[in-house]
This record gives sequence, structure tokens and C-alpha cells, in this order.
Amino acid sequence: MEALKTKNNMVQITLPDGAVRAYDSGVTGMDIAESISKSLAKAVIAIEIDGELSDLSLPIEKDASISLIKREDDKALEMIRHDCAHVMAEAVQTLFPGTQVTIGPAIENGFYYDFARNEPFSTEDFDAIEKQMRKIVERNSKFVREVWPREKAIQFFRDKGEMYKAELIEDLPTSEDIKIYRQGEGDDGWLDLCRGPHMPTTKHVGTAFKLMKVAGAYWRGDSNNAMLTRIYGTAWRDQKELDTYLTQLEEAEARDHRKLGREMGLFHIQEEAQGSVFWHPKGHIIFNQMEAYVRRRLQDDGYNEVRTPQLMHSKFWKASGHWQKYRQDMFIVPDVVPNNNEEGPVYDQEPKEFMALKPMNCPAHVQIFNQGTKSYRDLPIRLSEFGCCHRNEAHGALHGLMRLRQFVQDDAHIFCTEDQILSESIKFFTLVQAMYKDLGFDDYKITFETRPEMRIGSDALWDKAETALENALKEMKIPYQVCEGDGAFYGPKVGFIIRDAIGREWGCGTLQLDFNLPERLDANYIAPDGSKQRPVMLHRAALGALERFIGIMIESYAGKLPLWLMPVQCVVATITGEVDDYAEEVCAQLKAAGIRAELDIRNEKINYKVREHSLAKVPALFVVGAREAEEKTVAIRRLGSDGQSVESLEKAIESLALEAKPPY
RNA sequence: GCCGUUGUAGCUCAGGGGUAGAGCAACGCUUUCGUAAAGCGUGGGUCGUAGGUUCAAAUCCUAUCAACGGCACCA
Repeated sequence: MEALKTKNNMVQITLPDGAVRAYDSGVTGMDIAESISKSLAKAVIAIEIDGELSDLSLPIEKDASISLIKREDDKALEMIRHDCAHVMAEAVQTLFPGTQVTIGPAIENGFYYDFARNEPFSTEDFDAIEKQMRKIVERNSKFVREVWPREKAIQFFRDKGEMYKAELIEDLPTSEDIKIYRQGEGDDGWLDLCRGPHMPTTKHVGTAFKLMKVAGAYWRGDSNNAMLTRIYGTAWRDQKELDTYLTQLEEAEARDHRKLGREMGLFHIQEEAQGSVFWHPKGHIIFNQMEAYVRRRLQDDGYNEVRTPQLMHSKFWKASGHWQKYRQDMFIVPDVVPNNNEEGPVYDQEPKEFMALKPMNCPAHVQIFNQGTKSYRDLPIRLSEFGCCHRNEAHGALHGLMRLRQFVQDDAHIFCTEDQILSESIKFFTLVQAMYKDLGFDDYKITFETRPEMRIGSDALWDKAETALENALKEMKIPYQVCEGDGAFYGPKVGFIIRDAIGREWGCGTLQLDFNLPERLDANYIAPDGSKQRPVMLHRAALGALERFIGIMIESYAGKLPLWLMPVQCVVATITGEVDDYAEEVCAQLKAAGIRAELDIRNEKINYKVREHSLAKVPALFVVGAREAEEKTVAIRRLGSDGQSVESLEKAIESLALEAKPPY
């Protein structure tokens, strides 16, 4: 390519294919598009300048690499959604005068906008709002970007009664321009404070959007502030994409673990024990299998399993700091024997001493560590427990198996020296990765969460802890997301996050580095020089709460769990009553081979049995009729296939038993 | 905890000021049948709970509880 000379008033624009063109300084994305082709100018909706999305109308005043974004590009989705939020806000303010606007970002699959209004919206308003939105889109107004003086902007919104917007502007850093986007004609056009960028006109929003739900949301995410009304919507490039999304959503809702749990007879929750699970026989098989699996993994990774008290004196929780931070969410009981009468307990004296159901296991594990004298030679000590914990979670937080008041963690605490932090962390990350792979999860997010505002321990200690933990992550070369301020009150935290059927994220595995609790609970070991030293404590759970993990697995597998976890692995179903004896023999042999098998010799047609067991998600159906009994075979029908294969009984059992082996 | 929605048989849902209805499931009888629902019959609910209005409430009102969707929280 011929080298281009840069003149003072020219900028060099590098296109995605590497071509460099010179334009007058102040050239806009639209100018560039027009200079390339008319059709491109028609299709383009935004420009990426040095990797940052911007308005097509923004003048470019220095050399840059750019890429023109068309409406069909993936990157356009975010803009369609953001613009759609603006269109919705205008629609709402048109239909409901007096409603204040606050913020309205694009989110995954759509957008939302938070409104302040005395009367909350209801889904019955959606039709009218959507209709108004379509009018605004059809109006095809330009999105015009304006930069206002700060004071004018504040005054303008105050005069309009938009106190939230005025507050937002006041809090913007003074270095930042106050950008206003107008989407109507003239001075009366609807406008909003916005960082941008936007597409050229409202028409680009298109028609593939739908309002989804209303919800409450606190102003600025703070529960001390006013509650606003949030309207969620979804928006796509075309109707087909929207339809696909809505269908997916419907299918995902059918995988809801609460629905499947009931249908498959796994568990239930009732209001007399809200937030706690009644595991039914079938569900408890899954629970036990998971626990056994974890136990095998931990045993081979050098852990020692323990079991500690449910109720412990409050002094431990005070010493650990949990009392100070979490006592509102703890189940606390007086440490005296009351007279229990019809109404409840009666105390002769006001109780002064208290016990608490353990909300977590760490202080108990420290008590075990503290028994006897520990030498540096003993470290690391890894104490594991299927710890049953109780937390009095807020009502609104409870969610099926995902968020409970009573749950079992695959918890463990590793007591080690500072030198061992890196190797122990890596050992744990390796274990978690192997376990998630075993269980069929390769899509999970890893977070690195740093010191929160409410915390114990000195900043120096936190510096040390955060560096050590982050180093372990870096050493493993795993991509992770930093979440400032999200750590535990005693130390920084790595989180393993998995999504449920409809995309909600749930924290599962975790590793927390803690220099604080050993200090507070006076844990120590004898160092090589004979001095007493504090061990470091690693709090870790691979799956987290077993209940939650099982819930996620149910959703992820749509109830069709791996064979080793399925409560009923095989049903032997007869075609006629004449082969009952053979069917019983088949079932007995399956059980002898370690398969969880059931017999179905009911007087029902085979079609009926096949349908019923398929709906119950029985992974393998062994059908036997006169032919099979005669030949000592079974007709195998596997869940999800509509055909069947006939195999000798021996071979069928052998291959099923092999498949039913747990992954570890 | 906050905002909104919902709460009728085991499940899915209809109804709606005059004293409860369907399908599936359950139970009984008939049918012994070759890969996703055989036929007939029977039983089952005081409509989340507590008050109130009314001659009369499941239906209207109030309170309350729970579930659901978000928000906040999540050691």
C-alpha cells in the first residue's frame, strides 16, 4: 500500500482489513461509511473506534483503527437493547405523566429501565407501553447527541421534576461531559442523560422486542433507598431471534429443578419448614451418591473427614466475628433449660447465655485443630466435613434447592504455613476442575473477590492474602473476573459460579484465604525453631451446598442425570403376565450387579409402561416378553431413543453396570 | 426484608355472592396386550389462614402466611 502522508488537518483511519485511508480531521463514522459505499452507509448503525463503540456522528480528530458496525452484527444487539430502553422510557413517560426516569441499561438478552412512580406498573400496562414504543420506533426520530454544561443539565432535570436524573448528574465526575441524547424533533423532543452511544434513529430498534416483567429495584442498588419499579424487556434483531429466545426460555422453565423435583419424586419443601428440604427416597439416593463421590475425591486428595456439633456456644461465634456480622441471620437459642408449657418455653430467669446453630463450620474445625500441639511437620492439615449449616436467610432470598436455610456443604479447612498457600491453592483448583469435569460442567465462571468494606484484619494482612490467592490463580493460568469488595469479611475469595437453566448465576465452589480466624481463635503450631506460629487457614468447598449443586445438575441435565446418579437406573417391564418369573429373575440379577432396578409387572400394555417410565426419566428399560424369556434376552430401550435393541441378559447387565460406574 | 404477582382436588387448570368443576393421577372391575396413554366405574376439595360485610362468601373488604418473579442479602 502506498504510504499516506499525514497532514495537519488529516487523520489516518485504519479499517478492519488493514487498509489505511486519510480523511479530514473531524470526519464521522457516517462520512467514512458513505465514502466506502452507499449500501454500507445505509446498513451501518455504529462505529467502533479503537475498540470502543461510538456514535456514527462523532467527529474523529486523531488517527484511529475503526470498524463499522452493521445492524446484523452481534455487537449491534447491545445497542438495539439500549436504544430500546430509551424508547420504552419515552413511551412510559408519554403514557404515565409524572413518572420519573432513572437508569436503563442493556443487559443479557434485553434491557430494563427503572422508573419512580407512586403507582407501580403492572403487566397489564405492557400492551399499551409496547404499542407506544412501536409508534416511537415508527416515528424514526434521530438520536441526537448533545453536550450540556453541567449546571444547565442539573437545572433542566430539576425543573422537570426529574430528581433522580439531577442526582445522577451531580455525582458524575466533573471531568466528564454531560451527554444528552434527544430522540424527538425540536426542543420538545424526548431526551435523556446518557453515556451513549446510540444508533442513528429509533427505527433501528426494530420491532423484535417484548416487555417481560415488572419488578422492584432499589435506587442505586441500596436497600436504604427508595424502591423503584423496574420493567424488563427483551430485544433482538428480528422476529425470528425473538421467537427463538422465547422458545428457549419456555424450554428452560420446563427444566426448573423445583418442577422436576416434584415430577421425579425427588424432594419437596413445605411451609412448616421453609428453606429446608424433605428429601424423598429417590432424591436421597442422588444426595448420597454425590456425597459418596465427593468423599472418594477428598480421601484421595489427603483430607480427613470430621463431624462437629450443630449447636455451639455463642462465644465461638463472637470470637470468630460471625456474631458481630451475621447474628441477624443466625438461629440462636438460649443456653438454659426452660419450662416448656403449651404455648412454648418459659424461662425462670432472662436467658443470658446463648447457643447458635452453626451457620458454617470453620470455628468448629479450628477447635479440632487446637486439640493437642501441632507441629510444622503436621501441616498441611485438611479437615473436611459434610457440614450441615443453618442460616436464617431472608424470605425473599429462598429459592428451591438453590438458596436454603438448612444445607450441607462439602466443606473443608486447610491449615498450612504461608509457604504452602500456593501449592494448596493449586491443589484445590485442580481438584475442583477435575470434579466439575466429572460432573459434566465445563462452563463456569471464576471470580476473584477482594476485601469488603466490613472486614476484620489489618490492611497489611489483606494485602498479603489477596496477593497470595491471586498468585495461585495466575499460576494456574485460569481466566478469572475480579470482583472488588465481594470477599468474605475475614479474607479474599475465589468463587466458582455456575448458571441454572434460565441463566441465573449461583456460587458453588469457593476458596477463601484467611489469616484472621487462626488469630482470633488462637490456632498455632510449633515451627522448626521451636516458636509458636499462626497457621494460615484456607476455607474451601468444591461443590458448595450439595443441595444447590444437585439443583443445578437437575436443571443442567433436564432431569436426565448421568446413570450413576439416577435413583432408578433400570426398569424391567413385562409384556404379558406369563413372563413375570423371568422378569423377576432379570431384576434380581440387575440388583446383584449393583444396578438400582425396579420391576414393572403390572397388567398394563407395554405402550403404557414405556410412556410412563419415559416420562419418569428412567434411563434404561428392559422389556421382556415371551421371546425374551425363551431366549434369555432383554429388549433394551434407552431414554431418548425410540428404538430398542435385543441383547443377551448377561451382556445387557454387564454393559449397564459398566456405564453406571461413578466417574471417580 | 422491599416491590409486584399468585394461592380452588396429588398435578395442570376452569369457575366465581346462592352453599364447588374438568383432564391427568389414585382406587375398583374388565382387558394379558410387543415399545410414548385400553374400556367402564368409584372415591377425593369447606376454594392458603384469620377476621369483616351480607339473609347468604370460595367469590367482595381487611389482615396475615406462603410460593413465584425481581431487588437487597449470600459467612
